[in-house]
Parts: sequence; C-alpha cells; structure tokens
Amino acid sequence: MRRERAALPDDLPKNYDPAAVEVALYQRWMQAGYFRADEQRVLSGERKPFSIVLPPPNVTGDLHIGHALDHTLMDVLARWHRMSGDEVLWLPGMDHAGIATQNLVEKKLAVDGKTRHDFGRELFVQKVWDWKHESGGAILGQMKRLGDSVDWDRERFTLDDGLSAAVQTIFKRLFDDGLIYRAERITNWCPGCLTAISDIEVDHTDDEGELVSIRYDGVTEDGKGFSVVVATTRVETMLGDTAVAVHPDDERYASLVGLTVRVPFVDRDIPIVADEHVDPAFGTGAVKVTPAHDPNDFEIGKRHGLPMITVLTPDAHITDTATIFDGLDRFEARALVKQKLAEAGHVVVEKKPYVHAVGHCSRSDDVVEPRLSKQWFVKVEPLAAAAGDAVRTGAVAIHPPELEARYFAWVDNMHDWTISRQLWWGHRIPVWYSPDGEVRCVGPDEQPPGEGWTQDPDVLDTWFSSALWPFSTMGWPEQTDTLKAFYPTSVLVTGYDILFFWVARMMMFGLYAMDGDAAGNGKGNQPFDVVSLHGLVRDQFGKKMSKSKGNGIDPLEMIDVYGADALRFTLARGANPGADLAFARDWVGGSRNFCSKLFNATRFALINGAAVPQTPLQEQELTDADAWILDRLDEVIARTTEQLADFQFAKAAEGLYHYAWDEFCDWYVELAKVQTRESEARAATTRAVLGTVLDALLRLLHPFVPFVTESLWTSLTAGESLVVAAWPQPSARLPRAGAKSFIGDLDKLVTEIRRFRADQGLPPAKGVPARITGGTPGLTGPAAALTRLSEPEDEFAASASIEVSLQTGLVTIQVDTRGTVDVAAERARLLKDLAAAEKEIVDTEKKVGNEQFMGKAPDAVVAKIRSRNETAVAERTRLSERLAALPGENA
RNA sequence: GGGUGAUUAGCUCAGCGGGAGAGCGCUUCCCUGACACGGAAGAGGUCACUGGUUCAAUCCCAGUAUCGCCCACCA
Repeated sequence: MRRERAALPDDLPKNYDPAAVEVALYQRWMQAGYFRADEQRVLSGERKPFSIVLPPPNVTGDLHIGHALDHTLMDVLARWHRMSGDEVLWLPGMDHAGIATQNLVEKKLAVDGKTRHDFGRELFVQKVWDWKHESGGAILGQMKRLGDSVDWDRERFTLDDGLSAAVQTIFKRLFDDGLIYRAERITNWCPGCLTAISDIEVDHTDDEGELVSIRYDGVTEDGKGFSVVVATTRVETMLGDTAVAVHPDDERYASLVGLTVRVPFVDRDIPIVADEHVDPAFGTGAVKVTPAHDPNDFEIGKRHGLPMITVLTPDAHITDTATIFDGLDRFEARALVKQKLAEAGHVVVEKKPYVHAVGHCSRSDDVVEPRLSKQWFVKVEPLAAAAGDAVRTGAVAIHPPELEARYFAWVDNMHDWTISRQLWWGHRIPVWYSPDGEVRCVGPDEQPPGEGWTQDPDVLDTWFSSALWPFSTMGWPEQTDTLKAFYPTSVLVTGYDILFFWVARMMMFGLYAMDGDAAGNGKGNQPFDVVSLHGLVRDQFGKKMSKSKGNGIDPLEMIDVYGADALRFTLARGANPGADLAFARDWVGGSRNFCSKLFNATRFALINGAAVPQTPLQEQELTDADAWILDRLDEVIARTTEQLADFQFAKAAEGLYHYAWDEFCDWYVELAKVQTRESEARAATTRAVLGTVLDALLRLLHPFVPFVTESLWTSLTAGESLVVAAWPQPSARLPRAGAKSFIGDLDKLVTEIRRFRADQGLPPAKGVPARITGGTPGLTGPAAALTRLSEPEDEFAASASIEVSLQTGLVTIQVDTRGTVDVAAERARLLKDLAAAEKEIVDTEKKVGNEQFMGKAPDAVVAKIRSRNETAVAERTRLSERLAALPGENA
C-alpha cells in the first residue's frame, strides 16, 4: 500500500523542477556577462583562445531537434573550454536563406492571391525583412531555452551591412582574379522557384518514367527513304531537337552521317552528326540532340555548331514552337506529344516503364529542368584544390576521419558553382552593365557607375555568404582584433549532411580570402582547425523524422516537459562521432531521471551537512570506501577530459552517468550512511568526501547539464557560478592499494546476501541481520547496512548460513530467514551456480590443456586462465558439498 | 552506375583478438531515514551467413546476403 510521505523537515523540494530554475539561471548568466569574449585577454597572452562560429540557422523557421543536437555539442565544448581557462568566443547568428525564405514569404502572399510582382522588388524585400524580424526572434528565444552560452553582443546576420560588404569584397576579388565569370550554359533550373540552382541543390530520386522510341524519317541523296529511331523520357523536348547523333565508329549509321531527318510537328530538318559521346550499345545507338534543354546535348551542340532552340518557358510551358503544344505545361505536353506521335506512326516501340534518376529541387521538390540561361559561376578548380590540400596536409582535421574520403570525393570532382539566383532576397550581384554591353564589377567602397548603367538583377546563392561566415562575422575585410584573437576558429561542429553545402565552401573561401595572414596572427588561413561532424537525429526506430510521417519531435516541447538539461543530456549521450542517433521522448525521460538523481544525491549530502573541505583530506583518515570513490573520481576526471578533447561526447556523457549513478549514488552514498553514524570523526571525513566528489562531479557534468548542476553547486559551495568555475584536475593522491578490491568484495558479498534473500522470498526491508562469521571483519558495518538491517523479529528467528568466496577469503554469513530455509529454491540456485562453474572449468581446461596455447599465449593470459580455472574448481567443490548437505527429500 | 557504412539482447546503440555490455522496455519483490523520476533480484544474445588467418575470432581478411547513406548530365 502506498502511503503519503510526511513532509520533509526542511523546505527542500523532493524532485528537481527544471522550469523553476532554468530561465532565471540563464538570465543571471547573461547579466553577469559570462558568455562575452574579450579579445584583449587573448592578445595580451593572458588566455588561450577557443572560438566557434554557430552554423547560422535559417530564418525560415523554428529550431528543430537537429539544431538542438548541434547546439548542445557546441555548448559542451564552449563551457568546457571556458571552465578550462580559455577565452571562449561562441559567435551566434542567422542565415537569410535566400530561396527558402523567399519561397516562404511568397507562399504567405499567395494566400491572399498575391505574388511578389504585385509589390515590386523593394516592397517585397521589405516584407521579407519584416518576416525575418518576427521569425528570427523566435529562434533566439529557443537558443536561450537550450542554454547556449553564445556571445549575444556579437550576433550576426548574413545580410548585415558588414557581412554584405564582405560578400562584395570577395566577389570583386574573385572577379578580378578571373575566378568568377558569366556564361550561358545549361544549368539546373527550378520551374517552381523560377531560378537557377546549383548541382548540390538538386536531389536525385529514382522515378518511374517512360522511355519512348521515336522514329525520325529522312531521304538519302539518291531519294531513298530511311529512318532512325531515338529514345527519350522527355518526349516534349523533341520540339527543340536540332540533330540526331551517332557514334563515329558505328557502322550501322556510317552512311547516314551528314544526311538530315525531319522532326515531326515543327517540320525541321536536322542533321545526323557523329559524336564520341554517344554510346553505341545503348538503345538504338542513335540519340536525339536538344542543346537548349540537356547538358550533354548542349556540349554536342557546341561541338557541331548546332542551333540551340529553347522550347520551354521558365515555368516549364511549351513556347514558340508554332505547334498545338504551345502553352501547355511540360507534363501535359509530354502526354500529348506522345499521343500525337503515336497517331502519326512515329512511335515505333510502345512506351515502356523506365526507372531512372530524376533531379528534384531540394527546396520545392519540383522536377528540375535543365535550361539554357546566362548565369554567374565560380571557377572552383583552384579553390577546391586548396580546400583538398588543407585537409591532406593536416592544416584542417576532419573528425571522425572516416568522413575525409567523402570530403575528398566531392572537393576533387567539383563542377563550377552556379552562384546567381533569379531571386530578390539576398545579396545583389555587384555587377553593372552599360547599354552597349560593358561590364563593371563594383567593390564595396566604390561608387556605382552613372547614368544608363543597370545593375544585374540577380542575387547570390545563399551559400556564397555562408561560406564567409567564419571571418565575415569577425569584421573581415578589416584586420580586426577579433580576427587576430580568434581566427582560425578552433572547431566547426556540424552535421555531415552539410559537408558539401557549407563546410567545403567555407574552406574554399576561407583559404582564399584569408591568405597572406589576413588575420595578422600567423595562425594560417584555414577557417577552422577541426571539423567535428555529427549525424542526423532520427526517430526511435532509426527512421528519418519528417512532418508527413508525424514522427518529428519538437525540442521546445521536450524542454517544457523534461527540462533543457534532460534534452541536452539525451542528445549528448547519443552523439557518437559521425553517426546518426536515434531519439525517443522516453529517453529524455530517462535523462530527466538522471537529473533528479543528481538533485537527490546532493540533497542527501546537504541534509547530512556535506561541504567541500577547506583543507586537504588526510589520507589516513579515509576509509577504503572513501579512498575508492576518490580514486575513481580521479580516473573519471582524466578520462572525461580526454574524451572531450577527442569529441567523444557520447562516451564522456556515458562515463559520467555511470560514475554518478552506479558508483557514487548506489555505493558510496549507501556506505556514507553507515560511516556518518560510526563516529563523529568518521562522519566529518565522510561529509568532506561527499562534498569533494559532488563538487567535482557537478563541474564535470556542467557542460552537459548546465542548469541543474549550477543550481546544485551554488547550494553546495560558496562559488559564484559553475560557468566560470575551474574544470577539475585529478588530485595528487596516489590510488589506495586494495580499495578497489575491497569494494569488489563488498559488492559480491552484498549481492550474494540479497540474492539469497530474493530466492528465499524474504522482503529486504523486513530482513534481519546478516552475521558475517569469517573473512574480513571490516566488512561488517557497511555490508550489514546494505542488507538493510533492522532489529530481529520473532517470526524470522530461524537462520541459514551461506558462504561467499571473496578475494580476501571465504566468508560465512548467517542470514536469518522466515521459518525454515526453502530447500527447493536453494537447491535450484546451487544447481544453477554449479552448472556455471562446470562450464567455466571445461572452458578453461580446454585452454590449459592446449600445448600451443600454453606455448604462444602471453603469460598474463595464461595466468588469468589458470586462476579462473582454480576458482571454478574450488567453487564446484564448495557448491557440491552444500548441495549434498542440503536437508530434505530424496537427496 | 560509382563509392561508402552498417548487420551484437524486444528497440536504439557501445565494444572490437583471450571471461558478451549500456540505456529504454520486460518479469518478480520492495515506499528502507536522498530519490517510486527510486531500490533490489532477474529473464533475454550460436555478436547476419560462408570460408580463411591465428594457439585463440563477435573483433582481422575475403566472399555472400540484407539494409542504409553519399555521389552521379547516360538518352
């Protein structure tokens, strides 16, 4: 029966309530200015710099669970370094997210039946700004809820004046160096967004199409009719065909090269050309050539001087073909052209299903239409080569290293980057044209050219400005103190999914722009020293989170229900380098429980008067239990520090979790209960040990769970704030010999007693004393405590003895039971243990009897096997004897 | 099509040449003076398959199968 617990004597709440402390603590940290970076402390040599730029979230929406992961890991690093005495700059900001944001605002306008053209460029851009102010504020609020220790005074936005100047500066520099050029070529065109997009903004999916074979007819010189058959999935593009191509060595078509065939509907006579590009083994070996609507055909067209006939409008409707198809949408046209071709007898093979990769716009999901247009490009070859070299030479380390290969594969095979976008929201291309076709690129300090000149209407790809983020946010192109102190940034933390979009481009532009020691500190031009990549957050079954599946998890909701610490700890515990992590709300509950555990352990310590000792602990006053938990603490400090240095967030969090819960709470706190009652001197030492361990533990955990640790630590100590407290160092104590085996023995002893009692169906709380009659007397107190001693009660007067073999010897324990021993349960237990011992003996003897093993295995391994064998043999004897001695039925 | 990773307890994942681990879930017992967001005792795995290397393989190598991811202008 559950009964209500009496109120606690003091006003300490029973459980940790995150909502009650988090917002106030964050306010306090901000007001105290803990997150502000000071470049002078670096330039004076007082502190080492540690800098991170926040991957700027898009202003398009709320932070999702992936951001929460990204931010948590960065905050762990920032807080850890701050505690370690580094001058930490964590620079926040947001990205204007060109296409995404413009699309979003246009969609809002569409609700009222309006388009951006109803407002005009200036007014529309103003509307986007309005929206940005609204949405951006929400994101900042979310970051505060998460506890991000960013320097708010330095918040940046990619369209800020300073950043825009940086964009213009580098554009001009690249332009002058011949690394930016304008060209008419086939680019990926999104008919939904009405703009060109770059290669990596195209997602390929395997779609089912229909491969249709079309017959084109011609007449030979001597008047004989012939025909060639070509195949296509985009039938409507035939209206723009200007040739048929065959392979030069293809004998089937050798006689036809140079002749013409007629394109139906448009009645255009087009030549048959020979081109190496054609694969004679594919289909009929003949291919239709549509130079204005296919990148390969464009190249063929250029080689053979073919006309480039555009038959699609920007929004993918048929145009200017003077056929019945004009004005039709491309997919309607595709169906109708197919039908009409069939009716005219030009479809020779019935259309057949054909699965092939189709490009979709990553923003709108429209099928991308290769389209001939005039765009600006970055010539990436020299830039990408430098970006590859920076990793090859080790100037930049990618973590985990397995992902290097993926980076190289991309950097080494990069196509020129299409940077112009036919949008209004973004950095306008700083190029002006005169009426007679002169082109002038204008730098940030230059006046635009005068009358008659017009500026390029397009804007830059949003990733163009993101690529400058590590230094544009620090004041580049000025040589600022910030750059001098904090460039290159120490580490870039981000998901591997934007390795190409963002990381590689920051590398290219960073190395280029910051060349020649532009930061003025001789630390290199790379934008960051390390790239630490994490994975994607998935649902609890490893599936991608998505709105349509309804398996998405809102980080804010998790914070509201479980607290920011619980969310952070769950994410950090799952963050194995470069690997995706599964996430479920139940697991956040588990982390919340951990926070409560910390809270209660501290509460226990405080109730018992624990405090951080002012003077060092005296070794001779420490019990083995004290020495053990302190030894383990030193190990945990050292290991956690190593793991953080190696970006092993999951392992660091996991290690602290187990130390805090399994070792400190489950064992030391229980032992401490006994020790505090032994004597006043023992109690005093115990309080000091509790204080020492908790103090260090809360410090170690602070980067992961900043709120609960801060609120507990300030109760436990007189310290100002954990944010600026020192990271723990292992003590100068030497580990105590034997302390670990003492606890190991204790563990085994207690477990055996509990096991016996469980087998016998004895309720632990109503148990009676376990009397240890052999082995180490020192075990009496704590062991007794852990078996939940109480005064003997008459009804449990009978007793039985059990034996436990420990490292320090065999002990016999009297465990009193209810009435007589349950012989059946005891026999079952003994038989089970006996079977385990038998198996162990077989396993070990197989090895010991193996000559080759004895000859080749290391001595340590042999010794270990021998010892295991001896233990098992002794155990078998003991168990057999006990089994035989068991009273009762037909034994 | 080219790469690349994974396959270990019901689920999600660690481990990685010499005795199979964690979290959550599950079973049983327990409100005991920090904590039921808790404590205790348990159940559950021929570490995908087939070969090879080795005294020894979940771990190294090769192949197979399945799943995943990235890249990709083959009509």
